[in-house]
Amino acid sequence: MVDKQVAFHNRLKMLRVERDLSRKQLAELTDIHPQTIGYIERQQFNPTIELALKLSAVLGVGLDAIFSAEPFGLLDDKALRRDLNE
Amino acid sequence: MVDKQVAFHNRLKMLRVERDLSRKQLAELTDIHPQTIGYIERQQFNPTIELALKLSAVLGVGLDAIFSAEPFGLLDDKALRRDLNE
DNA sequence: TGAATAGGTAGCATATATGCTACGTTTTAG
DNA sequence: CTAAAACGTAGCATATATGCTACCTATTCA
Repeated sequence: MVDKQVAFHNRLKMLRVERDLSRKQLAELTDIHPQTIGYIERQQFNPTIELALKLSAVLGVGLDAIFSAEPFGLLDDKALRRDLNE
Repeated sequence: MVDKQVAFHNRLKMLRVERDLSRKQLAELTDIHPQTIGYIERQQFNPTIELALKLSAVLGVGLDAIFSAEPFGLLDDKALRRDLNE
């Protein structure tokens, strides 16, 4: 489990920090071990769908907003102003 | 791995059949073992994100269209006529 | 009839996901 | 400066994901 890098990308850290949660807090909310969350954030871990769904539920975003085969780009003006366009 | 049931749902079988693919064909396209696909379809398997992303890429739908914590409802008129509303 | 295709089930082997404990470093708060 | 919190890293144990082989049943098709 040591120094591997997985072949896909995730935005877990950004989403967690945006919600002002520590790993420990997110761990408690999701019932996932905090070290496991750390591994995922460092892209050293290939979690299962079940674990991903727990994160998705607690963070309130879809799986595709957290995990992607392609690197996530930076949030642009359009994404950040989405609430204005409805 | 035998007679367990996972705690979430997937629409893999429906999506595969809709695309007229056998398990063997989908297995070749995704580089996933056909028996592994069978286990997933029977909800006896908790695949990893990496495997899910392969399925997502080949099927051309997002992760959330394949996997969900809640049961998928039947496709309704609105879903099936989505292409008419754009 | 019989061959081919699709699917279900099982057993085994190996890799890895996940939890856990411990300890180090860095950052924050008093 | 010091204590606490957050984060990084490592090692170990157990469960399970995944590939693989084999066999069985059902269906299709020549």
